[in-house]
Amino acid sequence: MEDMEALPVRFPSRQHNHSSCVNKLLGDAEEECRRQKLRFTEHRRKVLEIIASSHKPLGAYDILEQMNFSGKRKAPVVAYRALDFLINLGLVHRLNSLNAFVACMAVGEDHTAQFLICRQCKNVGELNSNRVSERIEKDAVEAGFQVDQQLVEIIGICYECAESG
Amino acid sequence: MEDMEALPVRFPSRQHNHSSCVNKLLGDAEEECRRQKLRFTEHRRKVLEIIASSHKPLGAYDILEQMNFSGKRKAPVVAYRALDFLINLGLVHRLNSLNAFVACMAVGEDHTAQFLICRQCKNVGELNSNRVSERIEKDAVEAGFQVDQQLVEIIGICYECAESG
DNA sequence: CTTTTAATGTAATATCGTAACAGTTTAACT
DNA sequence: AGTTAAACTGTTACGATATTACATTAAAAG
Repeated sequence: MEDMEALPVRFPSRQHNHSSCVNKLLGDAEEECRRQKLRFTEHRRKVLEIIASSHKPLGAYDILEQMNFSGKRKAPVVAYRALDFLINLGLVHRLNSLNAFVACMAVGEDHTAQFLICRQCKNVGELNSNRVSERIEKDAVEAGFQVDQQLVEIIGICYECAESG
Repeated sequence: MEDMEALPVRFPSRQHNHSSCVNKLLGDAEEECRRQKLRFTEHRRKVLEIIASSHKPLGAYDILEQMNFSGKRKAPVVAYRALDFLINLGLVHRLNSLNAFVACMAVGEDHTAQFLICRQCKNVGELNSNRVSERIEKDAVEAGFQVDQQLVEIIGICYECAESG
């Protein structure tokens, strides 16, 4: 039997205004850190802000470059440490096929995620399909495999790019 | 409606003998190259042989090290070129989450693949579930995304490792 | 047998990511 | 407050992965 509820998908439209989602994400982060008694330090805030301000995936060194407030270049490990923290909190996702990072678009919704990577505009959308994750889980189990983590990256062309040729 | 046909999965068992699958793969490669009028050169043969001899994923530099017949160390680009060729032919798959490569276990079957990566024994199995790939395709299309390529990597514990604790 | 296409050799360099360890800040508890 | 333990930061160095560029050689096509 098919699950016919609406399929949650977040793909950023072109005229999308980032500042609101940046603020939402920072707020979510603060709240989550309070709840879990974790520290939301300057580095972590800054990295999240940088990532959230772009729906295109950013490499660790891109992020690092934007951390040069006070003119001083930080060491790579600074970015990686903050990224690890944010990933563990579920605020940031890593795209393995690109060695790059994007902000989560469905924080706190207890979601599974599959990533839609447009190879033309380079934007990344997040498909939150439980049907996909359940299908993977079932078939893996049927094959005798116990699933801890799923990485699903879908490469293609987004709606807006398909429209405009 | 569910598709109830048997789910094809290849997970190498511990006492699995590699030499037969190496030979099969080399034969498939030769045939495929003849068909497509491509050259199956020494480097390409050697790289395929090295990868096929291991069901654990190998990094490009691991492969490179095993290419030191004649005692001379090749440049990295030599391995990467052969890998690109083999991947395009569908004889080798790249695992993005590991920056590593495995031989295809279902050559010529016009299959879709999802990878089962055991984080204990490090073996990699190939799940060829059309149900998974179709589910991804459908949901992506429903979300307005045109799919070119699917990357699915499933991390967990394989049957044999679960058995033996 | 010459033209053109594909593959190789080689060196240099770009990109991505981590280890190790000393120093500092923060939180928690007397 | 003062002390201790845990978490975070700064810094250096290095390891791992991957690509560019260009000269040379080998193979296929005409």
